[in-house]
Amino acid sequence: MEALIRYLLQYGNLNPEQIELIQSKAEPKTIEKGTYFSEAGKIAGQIGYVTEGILRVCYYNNIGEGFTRYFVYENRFVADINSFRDQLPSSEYIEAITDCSLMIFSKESFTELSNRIPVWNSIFAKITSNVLENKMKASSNMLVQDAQTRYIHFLEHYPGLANRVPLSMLASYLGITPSSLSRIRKNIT
Amino acid sequence: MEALIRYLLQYGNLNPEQIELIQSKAEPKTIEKGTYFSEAGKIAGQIGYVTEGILRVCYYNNIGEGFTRYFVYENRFVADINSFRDQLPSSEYIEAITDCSLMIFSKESFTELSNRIPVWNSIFAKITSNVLENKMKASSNMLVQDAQTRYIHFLEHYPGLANRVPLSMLASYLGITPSSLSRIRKNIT
DNA sequence: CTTGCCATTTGGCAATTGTCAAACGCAGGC
DNA sequence: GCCTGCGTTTGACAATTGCCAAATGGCAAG
Repeated sequence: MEALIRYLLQYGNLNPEQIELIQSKAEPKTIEKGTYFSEAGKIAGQIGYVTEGILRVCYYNNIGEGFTRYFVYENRFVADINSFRDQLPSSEYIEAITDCSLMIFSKESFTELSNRIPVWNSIFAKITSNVLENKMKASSNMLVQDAQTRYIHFLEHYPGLANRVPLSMLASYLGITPSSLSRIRKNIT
Repeated sequence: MEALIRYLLQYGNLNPEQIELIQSKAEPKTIEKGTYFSEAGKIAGQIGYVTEGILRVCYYNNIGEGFTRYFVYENRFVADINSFRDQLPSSEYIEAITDCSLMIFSKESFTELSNRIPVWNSIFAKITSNVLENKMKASSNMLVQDAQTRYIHFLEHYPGLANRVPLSMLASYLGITPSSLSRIRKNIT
């Protein structure tokens, strides 16, 4: 909970009453490995702050193959933000890769916080654009690098994460096949 | 100018006085082919709405090669949004690929509109997250497609644009070399 | 018209990555 | 302990893409 508040304070100032209000609206939630926090076609009713575990934002093609857009892990927010904000159907899935513990804000709580805390929307606007821009740059950078460079960069940028996610999901994040990832890993060690 | 207002109205309601206020703050600006709308390291002082022409958001590696993250063309906003919002140094360049005509809002005008139009920030928060999410998905999708598929998708998704930008810049957007793009083009026709 | 420059195309070859099938290895259920 | 299933690794081969150098083509300046 302290981590959540510290995260928010990076993006705007909050006084003690506001912090208390936020804490009163945050609800703990756990989700099991393999289940979805949010599903394509459904309306996102909550936004989560990950306190333990890893999720992935992903989609499936017409023959059921899953592709990982990115991973979300401890001390980050996770949500289909456009679905949550405008209550439109989600475009993708958010899947728990491990058992996860979250602090969530329901849409109603979030709206109340918007109304009662002037900087609330500004904080989330900043978080949203920062995160999305970083994800966009990450994908865009990978596009012009070879697979081994992408993997090494992942290891350096997300220390330890490669050991916590299935390699098949990491491969689809990197845009390569599991076979290629396996060969690259052998090559490096 | 009507196009700019129509674009904004997609993201929130504005009454006639608000529309007039917005119009009074929008300034026309032209920039020449080859010059920068915004430069890495400098603070973005304006956000632009493109009425004519094409720009690219790009960066340069340590040996001076330029890479295109994405193109911005008519009836879209262009800015280094994190730099503009928080007045921090820009991370990348925004370069005019053709002579361009824009309607711009200075930081001061934008702030005044924020203060006088309640939905202004909400409109731009939606635009920002929609655009960034789409760009992120586009890069992420390309990562798992072969080069020819990426090129064909570009042709279909941005009709006519391939004929208006240098092929070398399109190649770097697609994450391939100009030679490869040339071969793919020959292959298709 | 000629020249020179720069973007694009082309060719040959090398490196990377994909595809497919088989083998391997580990964890959970019986 | 043994089976079974799934994720990962490995091998052989094919396809894609990169790299480098040369040729081509268009455009602008002289």
